[in-house]
Amino acid sequence: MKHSARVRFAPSPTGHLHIGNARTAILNWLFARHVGGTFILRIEDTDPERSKSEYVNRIYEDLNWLGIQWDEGPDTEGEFGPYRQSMRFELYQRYANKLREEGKAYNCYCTPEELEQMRKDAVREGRQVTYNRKCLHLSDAEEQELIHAGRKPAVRFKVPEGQVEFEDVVKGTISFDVENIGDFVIMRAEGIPTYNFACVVDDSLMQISHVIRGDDHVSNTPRQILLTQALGMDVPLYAHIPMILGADRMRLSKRHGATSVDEYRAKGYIPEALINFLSLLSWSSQSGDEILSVDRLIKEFDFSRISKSAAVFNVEKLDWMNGQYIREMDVEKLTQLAIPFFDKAGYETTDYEKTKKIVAALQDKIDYLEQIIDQAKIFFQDHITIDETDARAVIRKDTSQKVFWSFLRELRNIDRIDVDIFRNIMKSVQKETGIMGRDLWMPIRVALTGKVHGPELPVVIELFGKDKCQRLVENIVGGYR
RNA sequence: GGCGCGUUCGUCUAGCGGUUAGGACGCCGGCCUCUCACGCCGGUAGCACGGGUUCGAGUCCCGUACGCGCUACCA
Repeated sequence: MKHSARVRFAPSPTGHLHIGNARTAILNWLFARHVGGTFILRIEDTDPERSKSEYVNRIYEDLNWLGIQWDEGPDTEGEFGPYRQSMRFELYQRYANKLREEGKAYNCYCTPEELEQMRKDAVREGRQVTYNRKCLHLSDAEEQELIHAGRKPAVRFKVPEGQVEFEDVVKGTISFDVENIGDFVIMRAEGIPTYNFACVVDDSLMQISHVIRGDDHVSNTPRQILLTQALGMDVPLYAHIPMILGADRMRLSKRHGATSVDEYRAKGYIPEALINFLSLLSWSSQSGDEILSVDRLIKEFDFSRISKSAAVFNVEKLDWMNGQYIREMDVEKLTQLAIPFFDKAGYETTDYEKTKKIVAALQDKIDYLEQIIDQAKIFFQDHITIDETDARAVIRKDTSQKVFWSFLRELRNIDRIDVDIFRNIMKSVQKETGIMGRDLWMPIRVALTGKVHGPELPVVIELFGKDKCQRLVENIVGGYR
């Protein structure tokens, strides 16, 4: 019986953190924090074909950006390390030998080609496609012969007979008939452990209490339980969480658009919003609330409220939720987040107060930061072009010219302009011309921004300043084009 | 093919034998308003199918269909 929960997130370093993996990490982390347990980061880099060392840093970056801290991991102290499987090969070798010595595993000299042939034959004859145990009863002499012939053995686990049943924390009782599981390889011929083996050795040695992972692993679970038992170790609790799917209900992949945490960061999503959104995929708060702080997520985390079925990743809802976070955010903080996007677009940000006002004006018009580039464009152009049909129509109206002349006359009476002064001016213009409402405001908006939509006009005017306003309206007076 | 898991509005979900099947996103309409957006109000739409069990089934059981996963010397 373990006294405190120990959970692990065990990604393969194959690139940036995938959305699905991120959710697994989040749920592990939330659970660990909920029970005051330990959250461990373990890098599963046994496959040299797929894993790249530099990708480990990307995983760190993505996790850090999300605000997920691990208690034990490759870069921390910890009595259960090392936390990278590529540094634990001797361990796997040792345990594989142990199983072999105990008769629970055996050398297999079959080549991939032979295995493939056996599989084909089995399918053709309608038999089970499990390994036929050809190498189980090799005599010493036969084994020597194969070794002399240059064959390197893989190690296969001798699967015992019977049933494997376990109580999945989210899915309930799951049972398998072991006869459907063939003897599987635990050590590849090159001395590298396979996933199921390395995973079991590590989970056992690291004293993992709860294995929380995607439900694409349920079919691996009986293998892992059998191995754990063969090793004489304690079997952990398993919690298989539902997969995240694309709009076509297929496993989320590149074809579905942005699928890595990194891409959402680049577009200017808020980490807390992403965590909130991902948490709500297959989980819900009893309160029915949807906007939930990390503190609440930790407090309310509960396996019994995780649903059993897969969830489709719906970007529209993420956008809405992210927009909620942006709207609630302190302008100061939002400005800090927006500046890199302004810089990227080549917008001047040296006047911090001005930048802040622009951000404030746009705060409720964007769902994620990248959208502010388009929205802020009007504040950083000296000349305007009017190419929207609606905007041109506004300028062509007779009343618009009257508004412009009157507006310009009013401007002569002042030397600076702000929100209040502008409002007064508009009142005067209205009084003088008799024009009001849309016909009164739209011409000014189009003259200043070239567009028929945008932030509140008084705010735009103040940010532009008197001179720019005057210049732009003068440019258009007499008819644009 | 075998094995496993799953199936409530288009999507995310609530529901844990008795509900007009609730909420959220989206969409549509309205209000606010110089515009868009925000916000607010309202509307749209769902228990995969067939058998049981029960006085009563979205809820329990069994089938079927469909989907996904595993079936690798990938993880």
